[in-house]
Amino acid sequence: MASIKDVAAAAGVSVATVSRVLNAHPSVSADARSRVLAAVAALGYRPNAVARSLRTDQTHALGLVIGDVLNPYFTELARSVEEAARALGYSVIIGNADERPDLQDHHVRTLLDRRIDGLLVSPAPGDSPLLLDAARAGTPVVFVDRWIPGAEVPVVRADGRRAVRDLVAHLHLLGHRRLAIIAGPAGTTTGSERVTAFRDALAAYGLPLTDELVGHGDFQAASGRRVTEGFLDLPEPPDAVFAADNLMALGALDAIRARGLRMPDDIALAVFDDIPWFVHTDPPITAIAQPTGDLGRAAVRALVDRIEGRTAESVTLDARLVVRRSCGAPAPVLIPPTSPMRRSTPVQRSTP
Amino acid sequence: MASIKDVAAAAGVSVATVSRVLNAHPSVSADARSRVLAAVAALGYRPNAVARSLRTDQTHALGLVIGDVLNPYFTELARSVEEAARALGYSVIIGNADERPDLQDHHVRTLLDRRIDGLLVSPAPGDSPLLLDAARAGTPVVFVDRWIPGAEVPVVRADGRRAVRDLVAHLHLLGHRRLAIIAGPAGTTTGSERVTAFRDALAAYGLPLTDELVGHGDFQAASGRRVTEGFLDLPEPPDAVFAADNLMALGALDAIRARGLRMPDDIALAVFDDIPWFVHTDPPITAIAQPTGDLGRAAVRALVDRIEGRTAESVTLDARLVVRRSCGAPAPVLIPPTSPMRRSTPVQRSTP
DNA sequence: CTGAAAGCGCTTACAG
DNA sequence: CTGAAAGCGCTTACAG
Repeated sequence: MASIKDVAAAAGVSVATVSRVLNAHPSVSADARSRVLAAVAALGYRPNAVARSLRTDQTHALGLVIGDVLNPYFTELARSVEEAARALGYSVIIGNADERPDLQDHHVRTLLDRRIDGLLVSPAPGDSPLLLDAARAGTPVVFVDRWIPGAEVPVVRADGRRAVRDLVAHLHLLGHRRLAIIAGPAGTTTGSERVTAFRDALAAYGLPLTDELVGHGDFQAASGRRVTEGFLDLPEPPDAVFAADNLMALGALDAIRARGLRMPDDIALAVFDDIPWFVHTDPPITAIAQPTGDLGRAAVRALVDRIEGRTAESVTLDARLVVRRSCGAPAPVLIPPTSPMRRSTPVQRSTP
Repeated sequence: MASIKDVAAAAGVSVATVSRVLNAHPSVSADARSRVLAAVAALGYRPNAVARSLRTDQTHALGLVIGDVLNPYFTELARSVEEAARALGYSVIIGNADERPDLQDHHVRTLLDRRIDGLLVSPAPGDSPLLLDAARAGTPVVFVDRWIPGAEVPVVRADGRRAVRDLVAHLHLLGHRRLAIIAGPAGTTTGSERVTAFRDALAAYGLPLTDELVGHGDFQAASGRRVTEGFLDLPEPPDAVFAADNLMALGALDAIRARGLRMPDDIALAVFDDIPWFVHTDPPITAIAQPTGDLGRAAVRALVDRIEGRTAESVTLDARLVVRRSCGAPAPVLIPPTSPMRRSTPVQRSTP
């Protein structure tokens, strides 16, 4: 592969001059510039980004560590992140933690070794000293979706509490009284927050959320199935199940189908995270939709702000309930989104 | 961040010795080794992969350019690719072409600039001189799923012809005679091959595939909807529609649902690429399943063979029909997988 | 406007 | 076994 030396030789100038035209430095004569450009074209020269990064100490790459690539929520997030990053001149390297802290650390380490300019993370369950150390040591880090309390790191996320209240109101109106939740790992914020939101919303109706009605999953499909089977084996199974993410809902559907039960007559189901297929399931599934694209864009903006030396702010967007038929609504109805709530707090007080 | 110099100073040795213990070079005294290790631990030193890459001319990174991250088929592929690559000591950088040749080229260029050790590509429609030039110039390249004829590049893919024949037999048995296909872009092999396979299979039953029954999509959802609406507007709409990928099937479902039609009574639907949600749609959808994980693993094996100087072979695996109820089967039936066919051809004659 | 030179953080023959 | 030195491909003060 041609190097800058080859270009310099072909153009009859020094490598410094080649570098200058490549980097649009003003002080280059028109003549030199055109000879360099001609040589570049003739040789099909492309600057070696590795060498450039070593010299400039920037890679123009962002790391994105997500919980699970098989989760459509995260792929939609990844897509918007890449798009926003590209618009700002950065590329993104995705690491799939597969919901495993060890795999997450593997990716964080690899990304750090490769000297990415900044890190976007949706932390897997468990604590990650590695990640926190990196942030403390000065690597620009931003949390998306999930976050680790106490870290001096901006957080970009959706607050689902209002939507969960709307969901519980919907379930209550339809006569469901015995409500269960398939929770995510307690070691993640989304794992615990969604349970808390659900419990609080139930309390407003005087409904308790007993331990037997809180199943502990890991955000992946198999756990949703296992937990749902446990619910169905209860002496008194729940009327309605709320899955804290779409993959656990997939597992729940498997379990419900395997028992020959029918939704919503035998059991109702609602899900955190809306995906395109929920319109076409049997029955269509009531879900809480996050503004995923907006989250990705806001997260990139915050991270690039940090990278480029500006202050970054935490961002909290609103989620909303999308009513379909899986809980017993008579017909597909869309609760219109309320005026989008949007709170921003400076990073110093970034614990939302 | 601590550099190798800092470690050397802390350990009281030269940077050469530090480098040797880091790279497990045999000729280092036990004493030096332990002092270096202690210094590494004390400083939390991590070698700079950028500098190492510049020096060794290898990044231990693989590029993977896929058609669309929002397509569950590609994310499953990406997952198995990353897993297999990790087991061999490589990390993978995913580029999402979003089915656009220009975006594909952007990612190929970026990956090449970053000097990835090899490239796994499922080419977007249209020809990519950039990609072909890179392969010709010696960058290890392997095609997965889709490929470009005439290139001296190994191809790892599934052959769906037998499964398509099984599908047509299934449709014919159920009485469907007017069959349509939502094709992918003609500029991709999977776009054209699936139409050919379908046409050939129909011909065996004396059924023609007229132009009005071949809709041209782009493998994304919106096109599936548009094409399906066209089919439904025909004076004589088809009895059954075969979508060449799962996202176009999603669009087809949208169109069918919007007209208030019912599957399979009003119209049958079958899809290339099986995904977990197809068990739970209304009705469950008959699909052709690829051995996606195997494809990803075989592709990595082939690419790493090339990178490490061994010869790589093209691999063709078999796809299989999974019958559900969307075409009118009375009950869920699984056609047992036949003995897995597996053909391998040396790369020299890699045009499968 | 231009070039020689230093240096980014590593690895690796070479000499001892 | 160990270290001094060269060099990977760039960028960027510095001097002219």
